Amino acid sequence: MNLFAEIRGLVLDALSGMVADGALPPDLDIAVVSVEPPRDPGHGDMATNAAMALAKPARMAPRALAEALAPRLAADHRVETAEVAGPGFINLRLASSVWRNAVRAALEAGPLFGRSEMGAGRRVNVEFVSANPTGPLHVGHTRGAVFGDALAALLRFAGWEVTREYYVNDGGAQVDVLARSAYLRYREARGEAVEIPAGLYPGDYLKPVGEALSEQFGDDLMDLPEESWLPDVREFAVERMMDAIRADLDLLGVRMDRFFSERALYDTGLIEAALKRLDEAGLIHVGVLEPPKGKTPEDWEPRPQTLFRSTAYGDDIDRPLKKSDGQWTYFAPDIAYHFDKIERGYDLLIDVFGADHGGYVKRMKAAVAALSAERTPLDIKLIQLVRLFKDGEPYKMSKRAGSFVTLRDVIEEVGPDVTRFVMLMRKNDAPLDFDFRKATEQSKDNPVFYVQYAHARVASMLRLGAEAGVATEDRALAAADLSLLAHPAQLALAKKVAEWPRQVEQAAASFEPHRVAFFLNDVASAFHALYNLGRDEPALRVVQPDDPAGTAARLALARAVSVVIAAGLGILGVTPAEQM
RNA sequence: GCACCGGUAGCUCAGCUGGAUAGAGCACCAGACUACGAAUCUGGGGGUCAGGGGUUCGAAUCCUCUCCGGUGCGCCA
Repeated sequence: MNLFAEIRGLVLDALSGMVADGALPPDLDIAVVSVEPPRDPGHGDMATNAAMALAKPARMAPRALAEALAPRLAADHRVETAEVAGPGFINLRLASSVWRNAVRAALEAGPLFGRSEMGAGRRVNVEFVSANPTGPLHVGHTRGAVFGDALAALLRFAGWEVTREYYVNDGGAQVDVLARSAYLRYREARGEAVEIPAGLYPGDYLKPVGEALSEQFGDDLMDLPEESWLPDVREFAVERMMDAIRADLDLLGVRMDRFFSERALYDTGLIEAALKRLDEAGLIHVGVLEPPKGKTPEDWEPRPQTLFRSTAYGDDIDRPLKKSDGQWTYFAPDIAYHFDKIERGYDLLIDVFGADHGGYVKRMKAAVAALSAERTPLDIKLIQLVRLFKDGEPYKMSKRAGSFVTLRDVIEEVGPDVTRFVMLMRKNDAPLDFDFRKATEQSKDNPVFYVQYAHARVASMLRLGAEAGVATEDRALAAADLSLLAHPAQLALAKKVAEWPRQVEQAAASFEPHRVAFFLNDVASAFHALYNLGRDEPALRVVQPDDPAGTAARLALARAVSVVIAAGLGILGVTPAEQM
C-alpha cells in the first residue's frame, strides 16, 4: 500500500467535497494534483500542490483555495496538521501512528512489502543481452545483463508478468565466420599448424571448440569443401558458444526464460509473414536512398532497394530489407522477431540495447508500431558503455579473450554482488566508470558494503535480542507495542520504511532500477544515523535487556529496515548479508 | 550534414517526470570507539545546474538556438 497514493486519495475526496458544497466548480482536471514528500523535511511529511494546480481553472487565488482545503484535510484522523505555505502548498504532518503502522505492515508482509499491483498482471517482454553467439560476454554485455535482469525483477515486483528473453543472432554472416574460425581450430587440434587470418575470430576460447570437433568428427572434415562442413560446424560452434554464454550469465545470476533463435525465423516463414503484413499496409516499396550527407561511403552508388517505409512512423529515412545479393538484411529477421513477440500478445515490449545501437531505435519502433497497428508499445533502453579502470588507469586487456575484458574476468575478480550493485548505481543512459581496485577493496568507496552492513547490523541486533529473551520472529515483532517508538529519529526512520512502496512504483513506472539502489543507500544512511545516536543517548539503543517491551518495539523498526533492504537487494539481484 | 544520448560542487553522480533555500558519496578540514558491529556517525567549507532566448504563479526539469563530449548514419549484427 502506497501511503502517498492513499493521502492523495484523501485530497481528492476533500476536493470532491468542496465541489459538492459549491465551493469549487465541477469538472476540474485532478490529474495534476500530486502528493509528494517536501524537499525540506521541516515543511512536514507530505505536501500537495492541489491549490496551485487548480487555482486557475477554479478561478481562485491559490492561497484562498488552500485555506479552504486545508481544514478539510486536517479533519482526517491520519492528519495531524495541514498548513498553507509559500505560494499555496499545503503541508501535511501525519500522525505518528501512521508511521508505526507502516513498520507493522513491513513486518507482516515480509519479502512482499512494497509489492505493487501497478502492473495489474499485464504481460511484458524484456529482451536483453542478445549478444552474438561468437564469443564470451564482455563488460558491455555485463551491464546490459544486469540492467535487464534488475528491470525485469522490478517490473515483476510491481505486478507485471515478465518474460526475460534473449535473441540469438545465429542466422547472419557472423556465425559463418565463427564456423570458419572454429574449423581452423579443428585442423589445429588435428595436428596442423594454423594461423588465424584477419577477419576471423582469433580468441583462444575457440580452441576447446576445435578440440571437441576433433573428438566428435575425427578426420572426417579434413578433406571436405567448405560448403559440406560449414552447416555442421556452425551449429556445433553456436551451441558451444551459447553454452558458454549461459554459463557466464549464470555467474551473474541471470536466468533467461527463453532463447529465441534467429535461424528459426528462416525456417518458419515468419519473415515473409511479417513483411507481407507490412506490404498489405502499403509500407514496402522499392526506392533509391540518398547517400548520407557529410560522410559518403567511397563505394557509394545509387541502387534501387526493397525498403520499409519507416518514415511513416517517424523514422528519418526508409530502411532497406534486402541486400544487393538478394539476402535479407539483419533488419528483416528482427522485424519478424518483433512480429512474433507482438503475436504472443504482450502488453509491452522492452528492448535493452547497447548505446552503439542507438541508431536502430527509430526503425524498430516504427516496425512495431506498424505491425501492431500501434497497439503494442515498445520501449528501448540504451545502455551506455562501461569504462574500466584499475587504480585510476584505463584497463583493457583480458587474459582470456585478448582484446576485451570478459564478464568472467570481472566476476572472478570482484564477484557478482559488487558487479551488479555498482552497475546499478548509474542511470542506464549515463556512461559508467568501473574501477577494479575500488570494487575489490571492500572499503567505503564501495557502496554495496554500506547497504549490506546495515542489513548485517540488523541481523546482529536480532541475535542479541534473542539472547536477551525477546521473541524476534517477524510475527512476534509485529505484535510489539510500537507506541514506544516516539523519538523523532525513530519516526524519521519509520518514514523511510513507509516510502518504499512509492519508490518501487516510481522506479517501475520509469523503468529505472537505479532508483532502488539509491533509495537503499538512503535507508541504510538513516539507519546508521539512528544507530549512532544510541552512543550518546542510551535510551535509543535497540537491544536493552532490562527493557524487553522497548527492545521489541525498536527491533521491530530495525527489522522493518532490513525487510526493505532485503526486498530492494532482491530486485537488484544482490545477496543481503547476515554477517560480514 | 542529420539523428540519438549526455553536460549539475575539485572528482564520480542523484535530483521524485514543473514545485519551496539544488543534494549524496569521494576528496579536504574539525570531531565521536571502556559504548547494541567505527565497513559507522556528527559538523564545516565548496554551485553562473555548459551558454543565450522563450513558455508560467514557479524551470536543473518543458520548447528553441548555440557550444562541448559520446554513439550511429545502404549491401555488419
